[in-house]
Amino acid sequence: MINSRFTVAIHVLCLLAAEYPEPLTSRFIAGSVNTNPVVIRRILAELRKAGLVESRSGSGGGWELVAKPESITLGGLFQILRPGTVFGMHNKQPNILCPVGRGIQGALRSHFQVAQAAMETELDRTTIAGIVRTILPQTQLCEP
Amino acid sequence: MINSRFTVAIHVLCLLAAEYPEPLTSRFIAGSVNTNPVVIRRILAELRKAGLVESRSGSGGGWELVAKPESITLGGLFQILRPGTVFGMHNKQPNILCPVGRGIQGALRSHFQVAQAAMETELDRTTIAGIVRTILPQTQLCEP
DNA sequence: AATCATTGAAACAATCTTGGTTACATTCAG
DNA sequence: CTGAATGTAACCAAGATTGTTTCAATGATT
Repeated sequence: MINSRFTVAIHVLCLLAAEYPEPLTSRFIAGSVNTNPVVIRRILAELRKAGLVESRSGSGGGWELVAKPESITLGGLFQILRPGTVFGMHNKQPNILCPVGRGIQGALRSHFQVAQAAMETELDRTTIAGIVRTILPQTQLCEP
Repeated sequence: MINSRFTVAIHVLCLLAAEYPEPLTSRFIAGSVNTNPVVIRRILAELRKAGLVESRSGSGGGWELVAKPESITLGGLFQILRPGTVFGMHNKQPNILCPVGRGIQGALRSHFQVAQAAMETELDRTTIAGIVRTILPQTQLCEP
């Protein structure tokens, strides 16, 4: 099972989108996610590096959406949080004296890449805005 | 990163397909994969449960392919080794007093399922026989 | 200026998964 | 009977992930 950071990141962005332009504190967000504020800040720091959110320190500070919810796709989010490949190769290099051991990784690499790309393309069909509309159908979203 | 068992299982099945109808020992296979024989037996036990291979105890024993290499797809293999979903939900249930916390998991579940299905469909386009042909182009495969 | 709420960041602990190893009973061919 | 193999359980090691604590820095408010 892939870690929960992807799901938590979607949750956080939905909150920020729903409350926009109100900045939210990591403490408030952690209350909705039901975890520790530091866990939220760690994930939000990655999203800030990717240009999706901004933060303000000090009293009255918090986190605010910068990207449009319509433009944030689950596929893009997945790539931000989980760079590299989803499939793991051998832990130790296979035996190169065996023809199969020698060729297996090269043979698999492209198949794995294509499969992961198919998953990400499918994820790209969903946006944060779409999820918020599903969860809060009556809400009128304000956008950055 | 997903664990390496998927890659190792493909490796093992390619060996069994390439050497068919010769039974291979877990010790021999472990030598090609470069790991411990018990690790190989653990994976092969799952594949046996799924009806892909059979084992014989005792001297001269080993593992033999039962399914046709053409019929074993990477997608099917993936499902055998990794039942359930690839995406992890929250570790602790989100706060149901929050509208987003209440609806997020239900909103995500179907998107996650569709994305995983897209990946498995893409993996289904590749078979063990195809990989063996890539690695050992000159080999004439015998089939169960 | 003082206070208080917040982020930023490091350090550490707890838990889980995975992979590797050992050990030993069981099976079976020769 | 012997030796080589599987079957299985138990355990350890390493790594990843998550949660927690702590404290410095920031900045709004009074």
